[in-house]
Amino acid sequence: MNNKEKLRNVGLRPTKQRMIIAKILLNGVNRHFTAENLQNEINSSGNSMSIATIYNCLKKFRNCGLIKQVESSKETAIFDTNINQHHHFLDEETGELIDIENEEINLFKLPEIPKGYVNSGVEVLIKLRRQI
Amino acid sequence: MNNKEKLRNVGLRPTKQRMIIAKILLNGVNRHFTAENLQNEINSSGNSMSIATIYNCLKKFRNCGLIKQVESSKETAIFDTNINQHHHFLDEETGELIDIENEEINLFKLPEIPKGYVNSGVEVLIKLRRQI
DNA sequence: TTTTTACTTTAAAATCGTTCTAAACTACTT
DNA sequence: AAGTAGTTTAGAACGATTTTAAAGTAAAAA
Repeated sequence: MNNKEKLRNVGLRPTKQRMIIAKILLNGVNRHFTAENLQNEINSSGNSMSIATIYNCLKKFRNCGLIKQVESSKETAIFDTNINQHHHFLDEETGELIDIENEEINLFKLPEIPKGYVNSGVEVLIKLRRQI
Repeated sequence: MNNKEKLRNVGLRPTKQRMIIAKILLNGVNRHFTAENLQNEINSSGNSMSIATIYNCLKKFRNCGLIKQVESSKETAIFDTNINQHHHFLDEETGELIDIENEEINLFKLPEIPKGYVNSGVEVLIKLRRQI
């Protein structure tokens, strides 16, 4: 499926700007990035785009499930092209994230989900400190 | 141990402002809060404090291990008085966090820690959606 | 096609949470 | 009591993100 179809499938108009971003993000390679990272890549691909458009687009992509936003207490929002359930190592010093595939963690026992709610995803974060 | 001793124990001077905040936070009751939440409580306790002092104090308290900061992609930093390893439910709609005690989750299998690092804490986040 | 409509992009301003600055203050040491 | 090192403060500054409102564009209707 090409990017135009991917966008149409989730109900987004394939505008010029969204296609440029889709080309960068939806190529099957998993990665973490910020809005600023993405703008730099757009620029170095010979294109340019308002930062407002980049934020609009990332929010739409996220809400449509094309990308994920990582739970992180960094000041800048971090996005992830890996939309499957998976987990992360976090280098507490640098903020760097490393993917952990879902199968590498086995959650043997889970607590009861509060009444009226359903589980919509489990994320495990393993924080790391450099060994001394 | 009283609050003055708690502060001294971690190498912090027990100033008037830190004692006010310690009285609110270090009373054994576990809770989540933001800097703004805390300022409101300080105000309604009849005291007042510069927002800069509140941020300074929260950062010091966190760095000294008196409180924790929650990994969350909310725009505002969320702190937690529960400093034991534990986990959270997250209501994705409202952002509300509910504690999950450490014993309620059993991580049966963990991935190998990357070379040169040590595990400095595991946080599990169970995201919740309201049942329809 | 052409026209219409709804959605999208944009630069610039605004907002929000947080940090910085530098002067006044205070806890602790001498 | 005096010195000094750490702390508090208001207000300015900052950085990430959102809003604004006007211009542009994709899709639908005619």
